[in-house]
Amino acid sequence: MAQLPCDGGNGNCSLCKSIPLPEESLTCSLCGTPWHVPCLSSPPESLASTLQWHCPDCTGEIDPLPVSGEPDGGSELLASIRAIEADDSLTDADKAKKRQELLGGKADGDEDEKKSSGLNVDVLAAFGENLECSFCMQLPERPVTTPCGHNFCLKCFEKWLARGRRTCAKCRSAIPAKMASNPRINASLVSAIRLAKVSKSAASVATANVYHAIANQDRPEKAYTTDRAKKTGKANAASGRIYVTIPSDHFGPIPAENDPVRNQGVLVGESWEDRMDCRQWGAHFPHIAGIAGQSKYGAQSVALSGGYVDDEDHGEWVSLHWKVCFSFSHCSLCLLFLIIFGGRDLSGNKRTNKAQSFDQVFEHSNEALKLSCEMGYPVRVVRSHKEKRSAYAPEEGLRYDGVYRIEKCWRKVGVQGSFKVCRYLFVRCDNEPAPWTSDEHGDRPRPLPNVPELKMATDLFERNESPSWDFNEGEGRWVWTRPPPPSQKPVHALDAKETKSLRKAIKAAHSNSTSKKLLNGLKSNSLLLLLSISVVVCVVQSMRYITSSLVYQTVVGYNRCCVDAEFKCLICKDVMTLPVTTPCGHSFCKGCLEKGFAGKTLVRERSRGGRTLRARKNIINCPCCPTDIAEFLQNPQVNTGVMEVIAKLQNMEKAEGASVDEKEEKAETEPEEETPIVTEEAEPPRKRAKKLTLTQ
DNA sequence: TGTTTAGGCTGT
DNA sequence: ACAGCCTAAACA
Repeated sequence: MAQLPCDGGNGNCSLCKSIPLPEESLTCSLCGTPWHVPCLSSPPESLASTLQWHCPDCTGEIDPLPVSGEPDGGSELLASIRAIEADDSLTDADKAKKRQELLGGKADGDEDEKKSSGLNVDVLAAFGENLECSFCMQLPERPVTTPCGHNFCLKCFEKWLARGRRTCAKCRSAIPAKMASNPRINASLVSAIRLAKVSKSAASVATANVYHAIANQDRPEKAYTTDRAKKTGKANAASGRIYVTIPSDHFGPIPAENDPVRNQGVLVGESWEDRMDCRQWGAHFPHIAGIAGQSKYGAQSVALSGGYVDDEDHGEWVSLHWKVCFSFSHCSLCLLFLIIFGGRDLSGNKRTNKAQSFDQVFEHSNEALKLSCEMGYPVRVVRSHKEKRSAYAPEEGLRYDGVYRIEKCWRKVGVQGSFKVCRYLFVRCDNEPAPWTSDEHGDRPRPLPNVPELKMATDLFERNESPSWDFNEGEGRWVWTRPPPPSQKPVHALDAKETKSLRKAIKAAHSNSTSKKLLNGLKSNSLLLLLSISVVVCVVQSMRYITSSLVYQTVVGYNRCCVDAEFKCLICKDVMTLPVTTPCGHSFCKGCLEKGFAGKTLVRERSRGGRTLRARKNIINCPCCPTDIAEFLQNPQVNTGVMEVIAKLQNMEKAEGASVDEKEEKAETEPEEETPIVTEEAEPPRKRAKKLTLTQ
């Protein structure tokens, strides 16, 4: 009989679908999952035993194979899959195809697929065998990793779950209820795979991983919460903790891998209470200025606050906005806008409403915008509720609307003034649909609008070369065609000494602080360090163009970036040994993770007045997020696929390095014999039914 | 080092 | 309505 707990979302029993009566609900003393007693195949016999009851997931009492009597034909499916697996006449690719067909997905011509995605062939070889999803045999799309250490596409995994399966398709280990109800993307695997996909353009990217040590430890979790701030006004606490791991001069969207708190990145449509809040999530860093940018480097983001509305000069901006939008029959309203900045003499009291008193020129922030225009950089756009006359302004607060490109910029005499202002044409080019569209997809390239006022314009600037951020027809999405500009922020990697002093400071800050929710429950020094500094890993792109004659370097650079940067333990910062992935999708060395929680037990015995109370479950938070990983820590399974990829890449790197020394100009390498993985799991997996054989 | 900055608050 | 205060980043 299948054994399923109550659903985490609505509390229904996953088997009989009823909502259990309180007296019929039993909570596992190990994992805390609720179960419906009448649906248990072996319910606890006595009242006393219910206090220490361990659910089937925790005791390993999983349904035997083959399964019979499942309502949705799961056993049939399983039998079919096993038949395919047992068929020796089929190649692995054929098997994958058939499996995928069974699961309802289309069978892709995977060879073509991989070629067209521009995947680096060598790296693919290292990746493919070890990381591929067992269902579709492709590199996992939105990879999820089970606690037993196996990788699948999120969609394949969800299809599998939808069939009522609660065991790993690879090893039959039980899938915890939490993961079944809310599988989390394995972010480190995502970025590794993403980097494997070399852009189809000639340019490629090599990255070096460095740490941006942002002094976050003494910052409040939310701005303006300190006493001092309350006393003197919000702005006193303008520097709430920065949650994302990007430098303030980061261009483009903020991806999930730079969002260690939520692991989702800054999504289009996300909104914040005010500029301080917005700043904490990195969408727009300056807490006052409307443009984030540096004149010699480019502009990263703009905040449209509609400050011009009250200004007679700038009121024209809004009307122009409408005029421009109405001049297109296909509604470009939501995609285009024009903005002007500055122009007034704001020296002295910034609140004076003086008319513009000088010609604006392309300098400072205006020059930064012009540079972003010329280079075709993506510019993040945040709209404020203060932009009152725009139909697209949010009701309240600020909203991230995605990235735009500045297609043109020019100067023009303001309608009612006699001085010139700088103007820009922004066109949306985001992979996510705008908050206001019902489109399921992001923007597509479109012809540029004819802007009537350009006839009156002087100093028109248009992009001459190809844009850095452009639509890739093959991938069907906007991508960097050239490496984004490397961060100019001072960067330093923490050495041991600095780490130590930082840790000390954090400890002090922590003991002084009363409202550090994120730190609750964390006792381990290393974890304290990790979380409280929110230290911030920033992938600074030190890029180089790679021409066809330097393909060889691509491979070397790529391997290094993968092994060093993408397979890094979040605790020791080294390449992972015995990599484990938590159910919340964060990866660590097995040793580091276990060391951090040494001595912590899953349950805590309690007694009061001589009698023993029911053991209470210890909450152990993931070092990177608030998820409770106590149960996972009982038996963390090494992700052997990742481990073998690391070993292979390291071997490749070694081989490449050696041959560089010998013959630098030689652009090919001998395939070196694979060295066997020397590391072995310290203890055999408790729940694993059979030993995995991942490589042939 | 000083100046500037279209934010957000408190106080008059 | 406006003056004042705080903050941090860019830049001369």
